[in-house]
Amino acid sequence: MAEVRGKTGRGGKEGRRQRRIARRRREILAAAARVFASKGFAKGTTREIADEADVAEGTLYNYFGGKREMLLSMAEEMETPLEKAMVAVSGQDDWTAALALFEAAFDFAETQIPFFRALLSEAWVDDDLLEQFFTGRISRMEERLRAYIASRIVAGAFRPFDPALGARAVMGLYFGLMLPVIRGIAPLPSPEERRALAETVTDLLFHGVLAGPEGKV
Amino acid sequence: MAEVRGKTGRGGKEGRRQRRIARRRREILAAAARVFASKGFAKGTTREIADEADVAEGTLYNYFGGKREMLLSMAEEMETPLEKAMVAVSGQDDWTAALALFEAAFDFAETQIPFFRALLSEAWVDDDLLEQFFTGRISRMEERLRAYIASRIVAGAFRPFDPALGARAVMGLYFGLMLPVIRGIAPLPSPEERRALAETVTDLLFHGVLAGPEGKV
Amino acid sequence: MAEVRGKTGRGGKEGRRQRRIARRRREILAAAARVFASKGFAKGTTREIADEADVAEGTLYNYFGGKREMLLSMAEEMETPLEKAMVAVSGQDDWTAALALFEAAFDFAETQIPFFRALLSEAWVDDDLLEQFFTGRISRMEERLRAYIASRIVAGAFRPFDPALGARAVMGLYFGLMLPVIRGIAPLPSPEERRALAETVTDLLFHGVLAGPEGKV
Amino acid sequence: MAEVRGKTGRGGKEGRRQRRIARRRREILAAAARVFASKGFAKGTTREIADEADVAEGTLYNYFGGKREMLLSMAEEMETPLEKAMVAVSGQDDWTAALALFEAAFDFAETQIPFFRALLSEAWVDDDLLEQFFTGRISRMEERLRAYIASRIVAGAFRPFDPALGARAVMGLYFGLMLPVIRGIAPLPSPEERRALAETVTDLLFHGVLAGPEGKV
DNA sequence: AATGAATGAGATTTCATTCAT
DNA sequence: CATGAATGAAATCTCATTCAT
Repeated sequence: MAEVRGKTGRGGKEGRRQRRIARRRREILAAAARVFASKGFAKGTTREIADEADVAEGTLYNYFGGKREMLLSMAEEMETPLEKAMVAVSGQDDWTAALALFEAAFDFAETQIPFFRALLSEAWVDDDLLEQFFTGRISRMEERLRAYIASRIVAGAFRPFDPALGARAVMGLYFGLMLPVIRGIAPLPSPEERRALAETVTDLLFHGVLAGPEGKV
Repeated sequence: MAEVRGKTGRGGKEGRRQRRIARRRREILAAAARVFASKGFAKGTTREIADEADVAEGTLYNYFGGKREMLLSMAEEMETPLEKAMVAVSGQDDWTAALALFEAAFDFAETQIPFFRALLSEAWVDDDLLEQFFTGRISRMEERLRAYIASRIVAGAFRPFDPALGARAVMGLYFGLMLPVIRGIAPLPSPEERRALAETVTDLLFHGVLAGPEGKV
Repeated sequence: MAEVRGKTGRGGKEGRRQRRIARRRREILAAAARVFASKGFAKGTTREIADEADVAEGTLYNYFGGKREMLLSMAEEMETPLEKAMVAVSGQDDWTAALALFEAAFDFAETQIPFFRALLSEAWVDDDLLEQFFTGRISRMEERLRAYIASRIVAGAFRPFDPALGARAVMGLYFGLMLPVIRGIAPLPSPEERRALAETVTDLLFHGVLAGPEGKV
Repeated sequence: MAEVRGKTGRGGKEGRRQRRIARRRREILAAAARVFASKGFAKGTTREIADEADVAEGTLYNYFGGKREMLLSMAEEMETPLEKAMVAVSGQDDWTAALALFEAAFDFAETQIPFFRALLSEAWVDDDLLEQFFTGRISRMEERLRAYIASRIVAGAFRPFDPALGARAVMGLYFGLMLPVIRGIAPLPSPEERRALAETVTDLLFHGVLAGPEGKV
């Protein structure tokens, strides 16, 4: 049976236009991310962005109010699969969950590196951006982690320690491993390397570095 | 008997001049660090630096070749008491050494925050600076840490794991705790807080988070 | 019997089209006048005009060669009922004629304020426009006035004075009263106020400000 | 006896610097006035102003915050000898005072034409500027005139009529004569012409245009 | 004939650096 | 050495106009 397509149907003229606009917007944003990632926000020029996106400079302003709005749009539209991952692993045992999260973190980095790199460079200096990007995302993750740790301590699975500090420590571990990758000075690990990395880190996190009595036996 | 002052004697005219120049240089560098720390390198203007240092703009160029040279000078001249601390703790037992290092890290941060903040923002984007600042300092620390961990594993004190990864993990812990302070979104902990923080982190690092028979023994 | 509609007949397809085009042209011109009147020619954008006229920007160029041509069209097409009024009053006595002219001036202003305001702002700066608009209209009125005054002097009705100067003075009176209204800083006087205004000004113009011997009696 | 010149004395280094700065400021303002006068504010570019003042574009910004600030400075700093003239003539008889004012108006125009022309073009469109420039100067003059007329009516020297309207009419006469000169379409009258003009206008203003028994007496 | 996205020339403004004093 | 006015290259952004749909 033939589908009846209305004026605003997906295949309609208007729909095609909408999609074309959205696509162009994404292209420009990706171009801007690449430029900001390699030069920083301040040194990355609108001319470079236009060249990278293969449009005229003026065209940028048909899609964004200005250079800074591009950055803010990145912060808004950036996907954070990590948050989804945190939801996904709930219910699994600690070890499996931890492994999954470390791996998700790398997948995350892989797809979003230019956006992440662009935003980090400016958030380091721009309080508004930090607020929107970090306090709105990273700290939400940290809070979730804190709650999880607290519950595991109550359950007797984890030793008693300050859950906030623990959450911060785990985030530090994540970022300590990922930042060099995002910055571009460490290579992106292969899936096999990721698994090995995740296992080692999880093991250290769970059991500590010290050889215990059992290690000595 | 009148003291004979040679041209280059410490108390001589020339010596006074040298000291005055060195002092002025430091003042300007500190002013530049404060400006770059709060606005970032690109947005911090020479006019602001001159105002902050209470000299004329032209004067800056009598002491530095240009704006960028100020940043490079910061990277060169920044004190890294952390390295000294690492030397100082060698020979002590693991627990004491780890505690001392975590505390040294915060002392470090406290005195050098503007420099650190100024450099980090730009090193995120500027490869030369990253090379000079990070690869030349941070990675030296990481390497030292790696060697230490390797030796402790060989000695049977630490469980066997990849020492490089362990070093990276410890650095991640450090920075995870310090970055919010350097960025200015977390307050500088008091000496008492630092000790408590250091003890908790060291404890987690050594024994892991899991409550277990081995952890309790 | 069915009316045969020719292609160019008033009710024909072609005539309807012609009228539609003419109407659209007038709408755009009126929209442009409103925009130019409130922002000035240079600051009023084609986008604003298009929005005001509720058409797309591109459409403007189907009716006018460009932004400037809209302004010139205004100057061309602006109605000048004042000239008609001058013809109409010929043959009446001086007092009645003068009264009628002052009132006509305000009626004129009322209907054409946006056009007038738009043109004045740019004619102040644009010689071509001044030529077309002013020298082609205002000065024609002034010339007519001059001739009238000259004839009344010859007839002995007016005292002997330079008729050109008199015409200029009368025009100055007109504009001194109307400019604040056109500019939008004085309210448009009501019909009653207009009559009172016209009578006072005409009285002053005819008899002067001085109290004469009869005033003192 | 030698004059002792202090640090801030007129001939001192600092004084010379201050004067040099003030002079340069005036030069730039005059250049801007010429450019705005001939092209209008919006079409007159900073490049043209810089060329006209024979400085680099950047230099403009050492003296003014921006293009618009130049215009506002003109409005602020413009001399209005006309106001002084109004004060000067108080106490003289009506005829002499009126003559003097008309002549002062032309002297005023002569020295300040570019400033006047520049400001008028933009005040026609910019409410803030109109407020500062016109409502703050022109309307002050009009008010003074109104008060004067009112007092003369009370004294029986002038016939009874609305003084506000009379003031407006006189201002209209002034501007009707001066605007073409300011706009540049009428030549600046010679001193002799000014006197003749002033006498005729004053005569018309005082006695009206009508030939009549009272006018002839 | 209508549309509106794309264009790019051109405008304003900033700011590191120079150099005469 | 210190100063700070002058410089001009370069950056961001605007907008009249074009043209494919």
